[in-house]
Amino acid sequence: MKNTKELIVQKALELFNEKGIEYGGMRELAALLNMRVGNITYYFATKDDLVGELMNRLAEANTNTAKNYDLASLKGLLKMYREMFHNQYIYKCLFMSLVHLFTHHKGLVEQYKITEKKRKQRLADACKAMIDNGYLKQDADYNINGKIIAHVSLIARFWISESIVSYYDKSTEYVMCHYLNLISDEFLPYATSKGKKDIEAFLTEIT
Amino acid sequence: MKNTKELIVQKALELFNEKGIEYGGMRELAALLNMRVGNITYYFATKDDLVGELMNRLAEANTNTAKNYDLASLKGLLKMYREMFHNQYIYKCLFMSLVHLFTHHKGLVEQYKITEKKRKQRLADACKAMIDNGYLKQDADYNINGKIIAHVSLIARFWISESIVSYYDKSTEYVMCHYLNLISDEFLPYATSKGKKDIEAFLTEIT
DNA sequence: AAAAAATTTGGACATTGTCCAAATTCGTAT
DNA sequence: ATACGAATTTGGACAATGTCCAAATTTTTT
Repeated sequence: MKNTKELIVQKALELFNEKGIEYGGMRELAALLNMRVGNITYYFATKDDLVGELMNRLAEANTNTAKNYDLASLKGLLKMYREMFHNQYIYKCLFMSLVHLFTHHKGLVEQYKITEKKRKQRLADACKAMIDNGYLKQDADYNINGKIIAHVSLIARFWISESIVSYYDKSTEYVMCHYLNLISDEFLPYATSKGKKDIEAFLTEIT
Repeated sequence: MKNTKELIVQKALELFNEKGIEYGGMRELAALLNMRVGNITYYFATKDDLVGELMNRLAEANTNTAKNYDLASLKGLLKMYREMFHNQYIYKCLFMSLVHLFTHHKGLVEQYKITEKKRKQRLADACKAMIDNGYLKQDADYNINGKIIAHVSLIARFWISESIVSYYDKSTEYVMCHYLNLISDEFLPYATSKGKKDIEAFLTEIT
């Protein structure tokens, strides 16, 4: 049984994570695999298709992750983010080139829009559930959901980019912990005492 | 008097902002300027040098902007961010490729580290001054400065990236307003009533 | 064992950023 | 005004990129 396709995907992920998608060449990838370039294009007609495969796998990993946590509690939600951060790091090359992928990967824009909508909806639902369950304060003055979603989405999508720019000399563990702290911060001002306990418990758990 | 160099920089900025630095070619740029590629390389030996010129100009614009506002008040600080956002938008191509520039533009890493340090220091000083002046609460429990700096830095550097990914159909004004709101949010939990008034005044001013 | 299908090869193509010797234009001193 | 030297512009070459394809090879099916 041939598993050339799988070998290509794995080596591509290694190469792209190390050098960036745009700077890891098809010929270099082929050389690492002891094959000719045309052989890769047999499985993936274009480099974009190869990248698309990586995006699909990340999306699948994140979908699974979302299922495994209790999103009606702050601790559960934060734990989910921790696992999603790990997923994202495995496919970090995608986040190193997020803007490029969006502006030049026509097909994926539609796909990602759906994913993004789902994710925001999931977070919105979680916020509501956490208010009902007494983790977050009810507050008529502010659109809590909207604010939290906006802040958390930005962190979740660009923490890898910023870590490359600003924390390139720090360990992966340190960096993840830093940004999980930032996400926790976003909930803190709106957390009840019960919610604050959840956050503290989570933060001590990850350090 | 020849100003070929200036013409090149201006057209390059136009082209790169529209198509992205990596997708705006030297030949395309030359064609727009009715000149030959080699003529561009006479003034900028490499494409990186041309990009470096753009980075220098942005840095200079931001340095000037920082000088023109009273950073000891919340309103002054937020107004400074508004102007910096405009500066960044003028050079938006740089933010579309921030990660790439960092990983492949050796010389600029050192330069940006200095700029980043300055900016964080400026924000730290501003926070201290705003505490002294009664805009921000004194709070022994939290490292206010550190938190605010971390959150605001992330927004300030990646709002353009996210806007391309998520708000590509919205107007520039709308997007800027949105992210200035997010920055304001970061100060809100730590603001005194005096500080809150400043924030509200700023937010009504920009809408 | 033969035929068909799947896979792999090797090289072509247009495009990219970079580079350089020759041609041209420009400013200045005579 | 003219001639010289410096600054600028040209046109083409180079290696590297992603893409593409007909032919050769291997694997599977009949």
